[in-house]
Formats: sequence, structure tokens, C-alpha cells
Amino acid sequence: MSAQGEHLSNSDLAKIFHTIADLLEIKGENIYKVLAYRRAADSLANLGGDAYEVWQAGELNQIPGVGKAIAEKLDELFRTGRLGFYEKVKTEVPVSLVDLLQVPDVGPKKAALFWGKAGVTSLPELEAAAREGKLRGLPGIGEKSEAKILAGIEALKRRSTRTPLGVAWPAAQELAAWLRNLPGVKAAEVAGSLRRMRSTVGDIDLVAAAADPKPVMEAFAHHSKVGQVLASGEAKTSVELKNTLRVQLWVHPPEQWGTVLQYATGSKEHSVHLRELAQDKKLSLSDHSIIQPDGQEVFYSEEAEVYAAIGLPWIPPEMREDRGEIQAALAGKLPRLIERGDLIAELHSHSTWSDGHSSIQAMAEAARERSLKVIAITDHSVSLGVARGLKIEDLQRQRVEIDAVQAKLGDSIRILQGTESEILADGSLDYPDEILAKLDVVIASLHSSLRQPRAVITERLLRAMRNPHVDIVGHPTGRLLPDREGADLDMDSVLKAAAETGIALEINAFPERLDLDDIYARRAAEMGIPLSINTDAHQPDHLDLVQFGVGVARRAWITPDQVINAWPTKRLLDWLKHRTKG
DNA sequence: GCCGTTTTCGGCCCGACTGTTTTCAGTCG
Repeated sequence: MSAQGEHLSNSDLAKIFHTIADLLEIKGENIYKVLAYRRAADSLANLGGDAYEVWQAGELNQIPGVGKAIAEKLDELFRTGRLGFYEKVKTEVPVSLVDLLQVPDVGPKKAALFWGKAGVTSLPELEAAAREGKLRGLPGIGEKSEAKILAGIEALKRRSTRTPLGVAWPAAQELAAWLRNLPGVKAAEVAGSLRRMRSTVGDIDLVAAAADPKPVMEAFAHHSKVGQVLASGEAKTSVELKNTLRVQLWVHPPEQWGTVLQYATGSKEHSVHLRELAQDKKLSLSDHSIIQPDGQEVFYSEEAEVYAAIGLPWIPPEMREDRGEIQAALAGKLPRLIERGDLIAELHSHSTWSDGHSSIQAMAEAARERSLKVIAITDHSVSLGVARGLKIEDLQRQRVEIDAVQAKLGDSIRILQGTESEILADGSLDYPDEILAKLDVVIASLHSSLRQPRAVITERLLRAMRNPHVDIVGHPTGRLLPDREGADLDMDSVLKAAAETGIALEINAFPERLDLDDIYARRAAEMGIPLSINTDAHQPDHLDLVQFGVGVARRAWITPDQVINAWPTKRLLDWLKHRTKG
């Protein structure tokens, strides 16, 4: 495949089918038809390979949730770039109505109501109608609903995007720790998409176990960080923090811990699938129990017991996306996912030689404290002026310092000299080959001109990958969460090149990056491409960010053998040496 | 619209919470 293909991407297609689903739902179409479009959209978004190639191979019906009708629509999209059905639906329901669904407590029924009875076709029109008091009086809408909608629109404006994992994680852990200290609380955990380690989250989900839930939820509602309480019932409290993050807390008695933790962890798709399986066994699974065929209600204090009751082994949270994990569990083929403790090396770190904040010795000691056996200092190369990239003579002086620190620290940790070399505009690297050959680790990264056209930037990266001295491609797409998309790379070509050259692709653990993402990482691993989980640390405590990279890898079903930093030291060093020689 | 070691037609998860209601619809996860 060439890099020129300007065809529709998986995410373009997913957006189209998601919009179709929303429009049909507002229109009042059969809910299962709506769900079918939504399932197909999710399936396309989660596809590791390019749907375009699946189409070319005539295998669209292999994609889960794609049957005859949706396959025909994909065919039309790929052939003509348009979809008649989509255009027809848009003439029936204004596409701007879809924005209304983002407002909390506004779903398809209310969107249809506001459209039909108040002439609202967009979010600004909804806001105007609410301000003018035109919504109250509509069937089922009173003053409270109207005020809630206005507040919801305001909240949307304040919070334009999803919250990055790196922001939500510490906030959630702090709240969980606070809950654990409340009287009567036996356990408290972070659940939801955070526990599944999604790279961005919409809200924070917390679960607590207490014999008497009420005082726990009372206390939580009055936590100093809570801005307003959105809902509070017997089992669940939902709040918005002063910083606009939304938090939901479930509190159940300890004997129900297993079911509630499972339920609150999701994903919704995973839970739906699980309940279908339960139903096959005439079991009814809810957030607090399983009702047996004879009507008896059984509680489960451990998550593993819930899965066992449905005939499954416990499934790691990061896998719970209904991407085949339930089938794998049924077949007894769940992978042994990588864990932080498997990693023996950090292969991407910076020191004060470029834009890091700590000395080489401090970084090496920090790595040693975290039980690592190897750390590579990979400071920036000369062209990245803003990061004080190293000139060739700097590299030679840096080698002297590394040797000195190595002598001081002895065998306790191995310090490698590397570089994070710029990939220049023409795809060449920043140092001549004879210099690269002397370095222990060469990471090639894109930092500049990320907005080049697809064909140009893809070829630029491919050229760098063909340099035999390159060991690892750093943060391959260059995305920055939550808002800056990565380069418009033809990832199929990139993955194929990696498979051919044997180069490793990085899973950059820095929370703003998490790049490769879980979808591409899984695809890469399936293609036999070696992966490398690195923190890109600029100071010692950044080494702990590795947990987020491990989270991505676990979401990608990755095992220790597929990650070069989890290999035994000798195997890793041999691999690096072999690559350097080309 | 999709899907099938009980099915190619008839299913397709379940309960909490809110606001508007006098028994329920809509939304959410």
C-alpha cells in the first residue's frame, strides 16, 4: 500500500455512523437499529487495521457488528466518498440536534421534543429557548428541568473536553484515600474508565463499601472540593467538583463489593455482554447482586466471584471494553498481561544535558530505587533548539560523564547513552550515521512540522525508520492529550515498515502522550512488532508515570514478551547492540 | 440492523435517580 491513500479513516467512518445512530434515535427509530449503527461505529473505531484495506480485501462482513446493510454503506462511502442514506437522514433531522445530546439530562426524547414543540435545532437555540422560559410547560418539563438544562450548557462551556488520565488519576486517588479514612468505610476504590486506564475520562467513578451507606454519602456531598450535588439517592451520589470534574460515588454494604465494583468499572459494553451471558444461564446480574433462576438473590463480596458465577475467570479491568475479552475468557485464552514489575529498563529519559531537570546520576539513582536494571539517557538532538539539543561534541563529553557515573554506581544499574533524535523535514536524522552507531540507544521522534500532509509526513517517518541505527520510534503520532491530534500518518504503512525493519515502537507513558494508543499498540503487537514502554522522564519522579504506559499496554492485551524493556537485561542489550550494527 | 452448539426469525441488560407525575418517562452508566 502506498502512503498516498486519502480515503476515509476508521475514525471518519465511526463519526459518520455514530451521527447516523444519534439522528435515527432522535427520529424515534427502532432502538435496536440505533444500537446496531452504534456498535458498528465502535467496532470501526476499535479496528487495529485500516477499514479501507478490509474493504479492498472484500472482508467487511468480518468486522463485528457489520452486516449486509452496513457493509453496503461502507462500500458506497469508499467508492464515492458519500453516503446517500446519511444525506437523506440529515434532511429529515437537523444534524446540529446531535449537539443537544451532550447536555446532561438531555437525551434523544427531549431533543426530539424541543425540536418538534419549540423549534430548537441547535445548542445555541436551546440555550436561548431555556433563557426565555420557552421550555417549561412542554410535556414533562418544569422550571427545574429548564434550570438544569441551562446549568448543563454552562458546564459544557466550562469543560470543553474530556479530562486526561494524568489529571483525573491523582484527583481520584486522593478522593478514594479520603473515603477510606471515613468511619464505617471498609474499602474504597477508583472504578470506571479510570480503573480501565482510558487515556481520557469523562468523569470519576468511585466505589465504597460500608454497612451504612448514608453517612458516607452525606460526608462525600460535603467534601470541601465539591461544588454542587447533582443527584443523591440511597446507593449513589453524583457531584460536580469546584474544578468542574464530575464524580460519582456508589456505596454498598461490603457483602456486595464484588458486584458493585464490577458494575462501576464497566465498560458499559462489557457489562452488557456480561449480562447477556448471565441471561443465557437464567441469571440476572445487577449492580448489587445476581438473582438465581429460582429467584434467590446472591451477593458477592469479590469481583472474581461475580465472574465465576457467570462461568468466567476474572478479567483485568483494562481489557473490559468488549473487544473480544469475554470470548477469550470463555476459551481460557486470556493473555498474561504485562505488569509494572516486569519492566527492568527505562529507555527514554532526559537529563540537564538537554531539557531535563536532573543530573544523569540523579536519574540513574532514581531508576535504581525503582528496581530498574537499565536506564538510557536519551537527551534531545541538536536541531531541537528549544530543548537545548546536544551537539556532537556535547555527546562526546556526555559519554565521559556517563562513564564516570557508571563507575560510581557500579553494577547496581547499567547506564546507556542514547539520543532522542529529531526526524528532520526530509526524514533524515540529526546526527551522521557514524555518530549514531556509537550510541547505545537511538530513538527517532517527530516534534516539528506535524501538520504536513499525510503522504509527506508518512514518507518522512518511513525514511527515518529505514535508518538501521534507529532502535525505537518515540511517541509515534506526536499527539498531545486532550486536544492536539497526532500527525496524519498512514499508520498501516508505519506498522508494516516496523514489522519489516524489526524496529520497536514506543508506548510513551507521559500522560499527555500515551502514544502509541491502545488500538495501534494492540495491532502492532499482533503483527509481532516489538514495543517499548518508556516514561520520557525529565526528572526522577516522572519514572513513576510508567504506570500509565503499562495501562495502555494492558488495554492493548500486551504480554511481557512483546515489550523489549521487560526482556532480561542480556537479551535487551544484545538486541540493542545487534540493531546498532545494522 | 445484527445475529445464531438449543434459533435464519425473534430476540437484542438492568436498575438507580430525577422531575414530573399520582404510576411513569427519560436519562445515565
